[in-house]
Amino acid sequence: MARLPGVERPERVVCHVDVDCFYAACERLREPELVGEPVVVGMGYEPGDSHGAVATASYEARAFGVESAMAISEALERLPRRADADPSDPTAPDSDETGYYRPVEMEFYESVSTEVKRVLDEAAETVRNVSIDEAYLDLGELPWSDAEAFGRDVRAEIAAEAGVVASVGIAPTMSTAKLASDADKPDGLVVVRPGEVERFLAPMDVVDLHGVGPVTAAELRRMGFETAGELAAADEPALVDAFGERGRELVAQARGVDNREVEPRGRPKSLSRESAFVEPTTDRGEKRTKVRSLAAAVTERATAKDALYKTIGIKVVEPPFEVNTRERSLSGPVDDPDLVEAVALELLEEFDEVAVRKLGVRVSNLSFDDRQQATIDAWDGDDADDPRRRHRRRNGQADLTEFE
DNA sequence: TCTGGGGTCCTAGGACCC
DNA sequence: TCTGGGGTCCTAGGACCC
Repeated sequence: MARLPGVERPERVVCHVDVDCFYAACERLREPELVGEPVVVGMGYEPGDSHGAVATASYEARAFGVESAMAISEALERLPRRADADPSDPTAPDSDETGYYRPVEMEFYESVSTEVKRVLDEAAETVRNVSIDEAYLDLGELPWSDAEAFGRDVRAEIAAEAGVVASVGIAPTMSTAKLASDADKPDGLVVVRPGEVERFLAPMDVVDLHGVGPVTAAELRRMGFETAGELAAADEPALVDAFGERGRELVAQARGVDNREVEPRGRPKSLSRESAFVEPTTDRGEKRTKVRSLAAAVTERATAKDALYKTIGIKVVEPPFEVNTRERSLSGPVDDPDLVEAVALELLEEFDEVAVRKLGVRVSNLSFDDRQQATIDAWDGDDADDPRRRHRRRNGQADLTEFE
């Protein structure tokens, strides 16, 4: 990413840290009785009900066929709720074949994540947080002979400070480090030294590569690629032909080539909120009520983050799972909750007649009006005095007339 | 009885500008 | 008058990730 063309990147050591079954691990912190038991954490799930989807399943639950993203209703078929195991009822499931279901409690998980991130910030100068339970560390030019000890230490620190178990991968690049942390989950530590990258990657299934989902995997197999080794030996133009720029990245990943530097995450590019109806609805009032509350939630977050947005959009999911998006851009960035609501409702009108499973509201084209950004803008580029740029800057405050 | 909610990046066509 | 090329922005959709 941020890298000067033609400048060779010095040999680096990159570490990827990934907490195992993070949400389930957090639930076990609060409820130690859950240790060793099948645990399923559900999003959009309320205790006792059966809608929502699996956010995280512990390995014990996975043994029953429960998978991430699966409907809770289906998970319950494979792994009944422990509460439903009644020894006096002969038709009830055997308690050995039941598990614990818990709703997502994001605030608690955030607090655990903060402890993990504190350890990582101590361990390395540069940390890129990817998600609540995952990060890359730049270990600079740490000697490879020290890599394993580093991994052991960071895992021990995370366990001691946050009470959760993490898998760690250490390799010369971000993409290989990520695959290394995946390679021996859970509770894994895998170090891939520069000379071992090819041998490490070659036998991997293409579906295990980062960025390969079901669609891409099927297409790769159709083209005759089953392993990363085969992909590494592939003719790059053929893959670019089939997958565009992603094809190029896939071949690079399979070859262990990745010039990205570990950099802290920048500002978000969009903010959104979405919510599903318990039952798909055609009711116009119900839809509008939900859009209003989603719009309010989104703008509240935008304001909290000092974000201005130039584009306002909605997402409308029709059964069974057809996703529609509509968006409208303003003439300049604003922070205007009423406008978000008005635009979102107007975009929704197109879907007044249809059944809707889920609705979302999104703001994007974000800018951040902190002092730093203002300073950068003022000195940005050699054409700062170009009249067109001045014009755009003057009109930075959006022209709202068309909505009034 | 089919599935949360939060994101990122890419593609492709059209409008518009120089 | 149809003759090119380059660039940006907007919009919608799709794949993928956690």
